Amino acid sequence: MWEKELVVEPPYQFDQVLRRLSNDPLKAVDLNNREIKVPMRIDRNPYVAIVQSTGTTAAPTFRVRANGPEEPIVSDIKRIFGMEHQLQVIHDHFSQTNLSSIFQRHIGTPLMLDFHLYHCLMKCIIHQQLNLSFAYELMKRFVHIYGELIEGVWFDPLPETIADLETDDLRKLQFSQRKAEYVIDLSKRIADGTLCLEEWHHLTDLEMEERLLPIRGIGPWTVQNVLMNGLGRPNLFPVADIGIQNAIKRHFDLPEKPTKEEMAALSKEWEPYLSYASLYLWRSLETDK
DNA sequence: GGCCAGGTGATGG
DNA sequence: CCATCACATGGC
Repeated sequence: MWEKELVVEPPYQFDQVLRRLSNDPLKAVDLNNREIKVPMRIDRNPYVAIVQSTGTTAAPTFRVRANGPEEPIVSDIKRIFGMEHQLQVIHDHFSQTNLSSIFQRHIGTPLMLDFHLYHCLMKCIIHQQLNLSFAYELMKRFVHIYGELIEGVWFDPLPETIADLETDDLRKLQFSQRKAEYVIDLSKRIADGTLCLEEWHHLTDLEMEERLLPIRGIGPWTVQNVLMNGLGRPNLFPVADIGIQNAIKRHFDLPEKPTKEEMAALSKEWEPYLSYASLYLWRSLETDK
């Protein structure tokens, strides 16, 4: 097993990242040791990378350990945890906007990604229109039954495994009939190569919309979430998202949830970092009183 | 019990 | 093309 030190540009607050991840029963978080085990697949081989925080928000440093190929693992860790973005630039931008107080309160919160695109896609479908705790529970059942536990970390099911299921298999886990169909159908497309997830990294936001929206089960909200939480695109604003609407209502002290027009007006000065605005609005709902 | 949840597709004007 | 509705189930 090798070990490598990472130095990240401040501000970067990892403890908050871990605290949030610990809400997800599938994440192997150890708050005391300030570390997380990350499941990775490289050429279909599973590896576990351990990322441990050894610094502070103002001087963020990390120790990464793993037993797989070093270069791809380290660069994937940096990508997943948003370690190569200049958060200071983004904070400077928002300090001049109507979200300055939220950004001040959550300084150093990075745009963290799902570990795998397939996980991201399945999670989006499963989370649609469900409260968070039940959504986490469904995703947990899905991975516990069809995924694999390796060195204390849950690895996602393979698309081929899910492609071979019947809807009744997922109904047993309390998926709705439609969700079961969406999940199996999407997995079939991925397993047979109709959908190539690796390709997504090279497509523009617009091309992704054109490709994904026609697929049953994928609407605007899901595309935006995949772009944001799967691919880390910086300028997405899921206007249909009920959480964002509630966060805006509260932050701006509105009597009702905002209309699309109000949201467009309020968000003008957030460009070109709409994803960060969305992220910090979500955090404001989760943690602020 | 009723309303809402980090939506989406189908239906009817 | 827009407004409305069913979908499944848990949480409050």
